[in-house]
Amino acid sequence: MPRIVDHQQRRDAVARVALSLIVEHGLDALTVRKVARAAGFSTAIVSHYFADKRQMLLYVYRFAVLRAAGQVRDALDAHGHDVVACLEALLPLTPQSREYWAIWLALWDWSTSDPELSAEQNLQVRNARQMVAAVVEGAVAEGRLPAGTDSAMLARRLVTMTNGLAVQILFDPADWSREQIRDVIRYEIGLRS
Amino acid sequence: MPRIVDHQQRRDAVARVALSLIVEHGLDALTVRKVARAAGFSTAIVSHYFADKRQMLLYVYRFAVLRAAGQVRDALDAHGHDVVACLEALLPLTPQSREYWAIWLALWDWSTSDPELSAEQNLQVRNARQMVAAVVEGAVAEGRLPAGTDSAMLARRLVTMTNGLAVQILFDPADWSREQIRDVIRYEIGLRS
Amino acid sequence: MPRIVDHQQRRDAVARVALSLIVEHGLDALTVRKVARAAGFSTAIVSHYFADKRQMLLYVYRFAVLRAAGQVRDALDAHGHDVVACLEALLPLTPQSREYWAIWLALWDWSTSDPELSAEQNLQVRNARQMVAAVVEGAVAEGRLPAGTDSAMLARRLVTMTNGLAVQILFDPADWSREQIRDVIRYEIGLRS
Amino acid sequence: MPRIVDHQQRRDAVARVALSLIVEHGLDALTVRKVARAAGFSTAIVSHYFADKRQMLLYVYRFAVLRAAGQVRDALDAHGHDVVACLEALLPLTPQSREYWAIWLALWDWSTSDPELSAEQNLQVRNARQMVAAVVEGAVAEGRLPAGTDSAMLARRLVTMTNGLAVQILFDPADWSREQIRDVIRYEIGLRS
DNA sequence: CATGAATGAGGCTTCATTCAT
DNA sequence: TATGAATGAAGCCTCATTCAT
Repeated sequence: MPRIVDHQQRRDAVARVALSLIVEHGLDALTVRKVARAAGFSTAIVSHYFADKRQMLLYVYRFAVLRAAGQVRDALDAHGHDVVACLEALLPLTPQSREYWAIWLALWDWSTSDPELSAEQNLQVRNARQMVAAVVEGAVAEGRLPAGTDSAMLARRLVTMTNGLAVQILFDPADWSREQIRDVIRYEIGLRS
Repeated sequence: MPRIVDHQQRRDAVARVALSLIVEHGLDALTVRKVARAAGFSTAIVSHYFADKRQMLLYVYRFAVLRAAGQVRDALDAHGHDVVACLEALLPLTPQSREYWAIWLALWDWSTSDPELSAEQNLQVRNARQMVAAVVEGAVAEGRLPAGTDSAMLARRLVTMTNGLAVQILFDPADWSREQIRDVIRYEIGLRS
Repeated sequence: MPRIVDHQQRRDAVARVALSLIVEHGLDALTVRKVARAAGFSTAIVSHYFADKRQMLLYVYRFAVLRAAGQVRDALDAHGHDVVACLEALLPLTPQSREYWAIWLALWDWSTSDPELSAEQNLQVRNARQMVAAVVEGAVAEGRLPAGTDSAMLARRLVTMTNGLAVQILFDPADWSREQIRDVIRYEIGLRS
Repeated sequence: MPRIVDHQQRRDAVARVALSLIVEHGLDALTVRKVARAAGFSTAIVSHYFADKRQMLLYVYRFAVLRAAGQVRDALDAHGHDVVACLEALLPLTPQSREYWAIWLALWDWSTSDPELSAEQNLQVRNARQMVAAVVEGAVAEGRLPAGTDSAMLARRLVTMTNGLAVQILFDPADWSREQIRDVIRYEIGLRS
């Protein structure tokens, strides 16, 4: 048997390194060399596992998206259909979540001239909306939210607000106490006037 | 006597060109050469008016901020303290507003490793909050909003929501009808359940 | 009468400024802009008084040569045909003399590909030799040096040694006490074993 | 397995090319591109082997210094402690020696604003002095020079004179016959009045 | 599979110079 | 006479990528 290297494992290692570099220095400052060096690989190996720098970033992005979804699932497992907990799991309050938002944000600029990426990001927004809508519906079913709640509309509002919150928290965390964050989310849900 | 040129005027011309290029191809694709060429200048003249590419972008950014503030003022002049109109003036619904958000968004990545820019962006968020709070207070005074409204908290929520809205509208305008946008804002203000 | 500006005076002002910049930062770092700024002129005025950067430097060089010759003359006036004093006046022991050697040295590199400059520098060496030979002859006439001294050969040796001394003193002054300098010169003259 | 290249060998190749260009056109006219082109490399490969243009020149300089020292060693091997032969090996009488002096001279200007380089050049002067002193002592031991010779002082004078000679010979070789050169050196040693 | 070598393109910046006023 | 504006060339350097081993 030839030596088999688990491609996905390698790619994930690259993704992890790339994400931490992006959080620290920004996507603009990210070079293939820096990723390779920080990962302990040679420059060319990155080119081996990724056809392109663009493909690499796409992978990194999808990797981050998957991790974010995983965090939400974890929150659901832990707290049931608790909308606030679910959104807090998404917000950049932990290093991992920060990585997610950092690349998400940085790639908007790329998507300006990259229809495929743009489409993917838009799709992702809609996915998030559906996921939140499902949580909302679960919460209604569990009696946490009033019956008759328009889950689609609420989800739309919540995702939008989450987006706005995330950007601000990411770059000016001192400006947002945990309580203020919760207040804003709770208000949006209608749990508080 | 040498030909006298209004530096600010020239810089504004550069800023306008740079903004349109950023909207079209993204900040990452913006080079001094492209700006110069599109503006009809030689590469070196941009260096004549800006010490640096960074300084140029700072100027472009501030230029966009000023224009955005101007748009809000115009809305206030036209509609009085109408919070919805005021925020709509800010959202990327016109080419000019789109430019504002495009650079605003793209610079977040730069601010990752540029404390001065980061501070300026954060300051700008707080300015926006104050401006919106003032509008809210005016609306209260005019009886458009109920007395006793917590203007600071409402402004915070509105700015956050506007941020989230802007990002989504900018990249997926088909997803947001004018009416949906207004609904979200109105809900946030409390004018609608 | 139109306003007459003394060209030579202006050029000398430029030369003085250029020399001090060369001493401080080297010829390689000398730009027309820096000279103009330091002299309080506009960039274009330097181009007005000098056809070329090369012409400017040629002027600066000749200016420095004239000043060096002047210093030697002063030494002669003060001490008579005192060979040691005469050479000391030439060595980079005062700010002005340092300027002379700084440009002299720096221009050797230019003369590599500039036959005219090269010829001028070589001519200058021979002039120096003649000047020193004349001093030697005067010293012989005054009985300061033994009759029968081969003034041409001695001058050649002295100028050569002065060259070597100057370079070392200029860049490593701590390595050369005044007494050591005099010893070397005196030995060369034969006044000391 | 990648193709393995001896870095030092490559760097030496670059150094050789750079030296010949400096001799021909001067350091001021030396660009990375010209070096690369003349060496048959691409521009970027020079950047691959040298972090910097400055680092490149430092290497070239040290390379030249090593070669000069080698030439002196060769002279010692061939003629024993013959001071005249030893210094002649140093003077710019062969193409290789000319290269040494050309960069040596040109870098003085750089050292004006580069303390590290300045220190290195000064150190090199002192090294040369020690080397010459050792030769002198050897000559005394072999009876070629009178006992009681002050080797340190003689070495100082010889190195200084060599410096002065080199500059003149380099730029005006027609002015210096081999015999004249030897006369000057011999006089300095005291072998001739 | 993995590597260091090598490349060509392009980045920003600076310079000496000329032009129009 | 004197100026700021403007230019084109060229500088060094870095990058993503491909090649030969």
